[in-house]
This record gives sequence, structure tokens and C-alpha cells, in this order.
Amino acid sequence: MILSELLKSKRENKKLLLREVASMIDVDTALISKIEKGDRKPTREQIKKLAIALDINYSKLLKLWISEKIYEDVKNEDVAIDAIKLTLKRLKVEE
Amino acid sequence: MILSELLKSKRENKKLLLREVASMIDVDTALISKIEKGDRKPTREQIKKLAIALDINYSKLLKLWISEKIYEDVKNEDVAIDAIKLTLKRLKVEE
DNA sequence: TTATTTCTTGTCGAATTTTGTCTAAAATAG
DNA sequence: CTATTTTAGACAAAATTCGACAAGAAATAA
Repeated sequence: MILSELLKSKRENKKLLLREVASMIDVDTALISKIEKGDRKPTREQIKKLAIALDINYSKLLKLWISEKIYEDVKNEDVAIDAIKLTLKRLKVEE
Repeated sequence: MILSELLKSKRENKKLLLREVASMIDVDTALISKIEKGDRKPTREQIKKLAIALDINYSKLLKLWISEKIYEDVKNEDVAIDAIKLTLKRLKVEE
């Protein structure tokens, strides 16, 4: 499940309007709409607030958010998978 | 081996001056210095030119470059490894 | 040592990207 | 149809990236 989809489905489950979520997050309604459409990425702070507003596990949401950042970095690259594996190796050496 | 280290060691192996590499890449010497110190990231175009100038396999260099971009995204995150694995899954589903 | 060359660092402005809001149109609900 | 919600586009502000310049530090040569 993609981040934008998750946010939208969670909001709908809770029967909240974009307007209501927007006010909890302190942004314009249009921005929430865009986030749910995948047109804009939420900031880290917004992710935190969204987790609370929509009652989503923060760590899970953050993971998804970071994962999409990575995905954006690599999505059109031939070496995407290799590059990711390389990063994984590096992180494992460090820990 | 980190990107900056690789670039520096390759240059030294070829006994090239920063100034010389800089002129091949069409940038200021200071910029190459910073890249070798890890203070600046080369652009994609510069990676291409560096691969030629220093006789490094382009695909390998690109992989390293992308990997460091990813690394920057996740380096201070608790969920770094999980987020990466999640991205990997997504990529594998797609391919 | 002194002189010369190479390398490094800090800072600035330009260019690009990201972010958020406003307005108005499109879609949906009543 | 009317009222409300959602979406799309345009724009400005803020943040980030990028490259150059200049001054100084470090290394090397004479």
C-alpha cells in the first residue's frame, strides 16, 4: 500500500473530511487533497501529525514515507536494486 | 568504498591534479576538492564525466552515487533498514 | 628558508526545487 | 437545483542546490 492510498483510506474509514484533517494538520485543504492524490509529499512534521489525526502507527507511517523517498530516488534507474542493496550492506556494516 | 574516496584514489593513481580533473569536468577546482572531501555531491552529469576522466566503470560509479543518495535519506533513521527493504520489495514486484 | 604550486575552506548570488495558499472549476451529496 | 466537498492550476515564499570566486593552509620544490 502506497502512502497516499493509506492516508486516504484511513481518513475515509474515520469518516473525516479533507477540511477536518487539514485543520488538524494546520494546512490548507488543497494540500491534503494533493497528498492523498500523491501530487505532493507531506513533510516529516506533517507525517507526525497525520499519524495522530488518522490514528496510524507513527513508525509504520514514517517507514512508508522514507521508503517513498528512496523510491523516488531510484525509480528510473537501471541499477536501482543494486544501489539499494549496496546501501543496505553499508548500513549493516555500520550497525 | 565511499564515492569520495574512490574518486580521490582513482585520481591519485592516475597522478592527476585536481586542476586537471576540474578542467576535464568543466568545473572549478574547488568543487572537485569538495567532492573528494565529501562536502558536495557531484551531479549526474559530473558523474558521467568523472567516469570518463578517471576511467571508472560508469555503471559502478552511478550505483555508488545513487547509493549515497539513499544513504543520505535514511542515515539517521531508526527504521532505515526496514524502509529500504520495503522499497526493495516494491521494486521487485514491479520488475 | 623562501617561493611556487596545489589543495581547502568559507561565502556569495543565481538557479532550481519544494512548499503552501488562493481561486475557481469539477465532482458529489442532499 | 443547491450546498458542500474535492481537485486542479497558478502563483509567491521558502528552502535547497549549484557553481564560482577569493583568501588562506598545506604540501612541494628550489
